[in-house]
Order: sequence, then C-alpha cells, then structure tokens
Amino acid sequence: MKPMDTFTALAEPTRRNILEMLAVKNGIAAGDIYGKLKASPPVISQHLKVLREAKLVRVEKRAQQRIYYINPEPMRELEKWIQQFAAQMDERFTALDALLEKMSEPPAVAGGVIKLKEKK
Amino acid sequence: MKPMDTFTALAEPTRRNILEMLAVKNGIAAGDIYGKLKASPPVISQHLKVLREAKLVRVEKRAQQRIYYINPEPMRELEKWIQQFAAQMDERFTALDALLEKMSEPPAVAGGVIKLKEKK
DNA sequence: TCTTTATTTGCGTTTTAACTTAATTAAGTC
DNA sequence: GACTTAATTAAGTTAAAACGCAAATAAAGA
Repeated sequence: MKPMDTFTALAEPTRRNILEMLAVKNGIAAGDIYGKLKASPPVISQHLKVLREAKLVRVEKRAQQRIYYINPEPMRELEKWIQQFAAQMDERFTALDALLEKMSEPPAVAGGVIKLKEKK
Repeated sequence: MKPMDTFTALAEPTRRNILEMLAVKNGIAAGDIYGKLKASPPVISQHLKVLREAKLVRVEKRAQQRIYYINPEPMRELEKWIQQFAAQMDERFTALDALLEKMSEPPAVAGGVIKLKEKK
C-alpha cells in the first residue's frame, strides 16, 4: 500500500498535462510537448525528469529527439491503492454497520470504553 | 478532468497515513491520530487542516474532541480521473493499433511528415 | 471562576519545489 | 571541423511546505 512518489509527481498540474497528452497520443517528442504546453524547454525538461524518476514515463532516443512514452504501471498501482482504500471503507460500512453506528454512542475513543458523566 | 488539489493533499505520506487510518475505522479523534502516528499534535493538526481544505475529511465536534471522518467524494473523483486516463490509453491501443504502430516509422513529429536523409 | 483536557494557531527556521537564464551535451548537416 | 537543432543540466532566485515550540482557544468539570 505505497505508491512511492507517484503522488508527488502527479501533484503538479503541468506534469499531469504532460501525462494527459501522452494518454491521447503515446510517443511525443519533448519539443512537441513544450510546443503545445506553453512552458519553457527547461521547465518541461525538469518535469519530464520527475516523471521519469517516478517511472511514469519512459524515453527513447531518436536522433536528437527524445520520444516520451507513458509507463502504465505506476498508474495501475495508484488505482489499486484507491480501490483497496474504497474496499476497506465499504467493508466497514454495510447497511448493518451503518445502522449500528448510528445507534451506538458515536466514535469510541482511544481506550475504547466511553466514559459518560461518571459521577464519583 | 481535474481533481483539484486532491493530488497535493495526497502527496504527503503522513496525510495518506491519516486517511488510511480513517479507511479502517471512520471517525477518529485528532488525539487518537497523533497518538498512533508519532508526530506532534501541531503537525497532525496542520495536516488535518490540509485534508479538510481538500475536502478529503470532514470533522464533527464532540465535547472538546474533534472527530474526523473520511469524505469519499474526492477519492472517487480521483479514481474516475485515473480510469478515464486508462480508458483513453486503451482506446488508442487495440491490438490493431499496436500492430500499426510497430510497423510505421515511430512517432510522427510535430509537423507530421518524417524527413529521412533527404539528400538534395 | 479556576483547572484540565483536547486541539488549534502563530511564528521563526529549515527544506523542498519551481521558474529563469545561461551553458552544455548529443546528433546530425553542410 | 564548424554549424544547427533538440534537449538537458547547472546555478541562482523566489516561493511554498513542513516541522518544532510556545501560546491561544474551546469545552467541560471541580
């Protein structure tokens, strides 16, 4: 349950844009990316580096160009993480659970037992 | 296609830990969180604030305690984003596409036409 | 009201991230 | 070999994020 720095890589909008471009058309040269996304070459290049390090993309050389491709694995892991997450929530939240939860004195605190107005 | 700052909120490991705790047991007091996660109260409190702003959690007051609950919507949107993403990739990558892509001179560049050793 | 418990706010410091400009590497072309 | 194109790297700057500690607020209870 730990998609390493996939989250960090995805936290930046420009990087997500790049990935979205690649989802539409896999295999894009760096130059075409900073052509369509208005950001300077160095900026894009740095973002590509982050994406590379997060293994969200891979690169192939073609003459002077670097062609970027999506690497789907981290995304799939991320999806898995979210789904496990949702599953764990649902597991704990069947109709019966919901009912019981509504009825009982809300969330049990640390120790477990709820102390209410225990006059000594 | 824009899960706002959900990504940013999820980029921090402590925040993910908090959410994972809440997935297992929804409704936890702030104090119980900084009991189990070894991080100082102020730190957790700040992270909770970020999660709150990202609407990943909601809070209820119970006496002095603040009980935190997961808010599932942003997660669902995130899941949707990933799935659309995957869908777009798959759409473009049927068996036939794969074949054609392998056969053709790889990725067409900006202009479109590939110039090869065009001796004048 | 004064005290305790639970949590948050403020503030100064350190770390990390992003953008800018300039320089560099790499692969072809003339 | 010098020249051009494509992309990256390096250095410096600014801005944002995270942490730690002290103080402040909120809700009870004595």
